[in-house]
Amino acid sequence: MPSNRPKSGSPQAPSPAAARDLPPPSPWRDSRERLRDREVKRDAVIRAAAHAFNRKGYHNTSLDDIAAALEVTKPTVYYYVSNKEQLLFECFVAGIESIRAAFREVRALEAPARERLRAVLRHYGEAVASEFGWCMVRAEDQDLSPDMSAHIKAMKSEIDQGIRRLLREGIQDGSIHPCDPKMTAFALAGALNWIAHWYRQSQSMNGAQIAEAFIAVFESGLEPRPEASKEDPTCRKPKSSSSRPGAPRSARSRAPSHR
Amino acid sequence: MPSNRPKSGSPQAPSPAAARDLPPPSPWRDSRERLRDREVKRDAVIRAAAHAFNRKGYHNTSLDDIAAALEVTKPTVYYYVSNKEQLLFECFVAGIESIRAAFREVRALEAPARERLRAVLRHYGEAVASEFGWCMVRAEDQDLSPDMSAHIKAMKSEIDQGIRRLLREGIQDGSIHPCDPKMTAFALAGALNWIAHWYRQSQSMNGAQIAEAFIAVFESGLEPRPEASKEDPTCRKPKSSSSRPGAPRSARSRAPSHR
DNA sequence: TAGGATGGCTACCGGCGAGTATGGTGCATG
DNA sequence: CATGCACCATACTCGCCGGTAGCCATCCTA
Repeated sequence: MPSNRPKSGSPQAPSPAAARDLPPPSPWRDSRERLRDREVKRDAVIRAAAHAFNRKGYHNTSLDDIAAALEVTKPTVYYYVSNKEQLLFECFVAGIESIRAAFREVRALEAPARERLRAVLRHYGEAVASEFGWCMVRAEDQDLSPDMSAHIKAMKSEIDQGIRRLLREGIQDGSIHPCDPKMTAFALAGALNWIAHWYRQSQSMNGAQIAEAFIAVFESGLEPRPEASKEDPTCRKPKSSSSRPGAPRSARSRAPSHR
Repeated sequence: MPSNRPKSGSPQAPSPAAARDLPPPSPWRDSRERLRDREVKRDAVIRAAAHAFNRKGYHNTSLDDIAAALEVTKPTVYYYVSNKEQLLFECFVAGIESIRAAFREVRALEAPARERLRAVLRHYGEAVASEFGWCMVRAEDQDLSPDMSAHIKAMKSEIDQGIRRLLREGIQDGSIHPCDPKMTAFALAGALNWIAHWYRQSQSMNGAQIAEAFIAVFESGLEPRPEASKEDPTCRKPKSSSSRPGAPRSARSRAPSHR
């Protein structure tokens, strides 16, 4: 992942929700006052790689492309990373690390499991919609060496098991409708992962908002609920995405601000 | 798609549910009584391509690989298809065509929309788990020429709009809980598409069964329902996948036979 | 100001893989 | 028998791209 060690200034840290479709700035851009921090440049390389993979895919992105986006040349890129495969791997880890952090963060909470699951899924959606979402979701095993592939598989499995655990806990504490945890976890993760396939920064919603909308779908279910007013006409073809009358109780802490 | 025109014998047509992980047979295998039907061989080429893409990905599959799987050489492959891109495209179309057929089939039904949606999603899941699932789901726009990419985008959009329409109809006729059709369609399609990422033929469930399990999750929702007995202990960690107590009414016509 | 260290560039190599030129083989027909 | 066609293999071309060798500039330090 790009320098998980604490960094002092992090001069080009992107605004957390805004750096997916516009190319990240390059520390090399200003030719005369080049930054000296190696980690900053290394991060920039990985970020540029993630951005390029996002747009053109891993195999259609050459290291010359990445270098050109940073306005340097290929050997410079190799000065910071050992090879292309490592670039993909680091992008993947950068993406998945935030999800793991969400699990750690949630573990301390005392809320019922569905509440905790919701928090995790919201972070999940944010991660998938982030600049590293593509790499996290679409990194193919076949493109990586066996050991890196094993690392990735292990992390993915950890996430999967974490979701299953929350589901089981929720079934146990009564906050989640009885279901098959394995299949449910697959469905949840699949829906969220797929965000990386269609989400573009230009959309009106950000990752967390999409995750919220998905969670609402998953929580209430398609089948009509008796307490829900069945003839609510406001939901017929909602043009503005902010009107989601299907979203039930549990007032979210954050209003769906339109960025 | 592989020869949508009616074919007489189709000698190597695979058993519909069983041809994903084991390589498809080759009409060239028997060297002395080679088949003469061009379409059959062309189908075999496309099927072999789908199988290879499945396992190694598009970019990691060379046309020599595909030819070798058929025990022929590369120019033979080029004798039946014009280029690699077309191979991917035809695999994609072969996969998505079955989904389109499901929509056509369902259009005639008189059932409430949730019932029709369920039928479509079951076919959807089957298609994604089929031998062409990978190509259908993971065909990247960047790997295709602009016009082919446009074709694919149009077909995908058609599917998406079809799901949204069914959702709207269901909200209207009261069979579906009010929700945002766009987001819900994304969530549904995403969960099902993702099957292609983890499903391997060796699994105990087939595509339709997985789709059924997902539909159950989507229909009942995570939130506990009042009518469901909340302390049902049979669901706590169901080891056998056939025990899905969350699956509600609507007796399926087919029992979940374990293949 | 010498000299190392750091960081970057030009110029290359080597291999892989898409696509092709060309020719041979078997079969069907006249 | 010969002529043509369908089909397939051998043996290439050629461009792209991952990765590297080696050189030059700048800066920090003594």
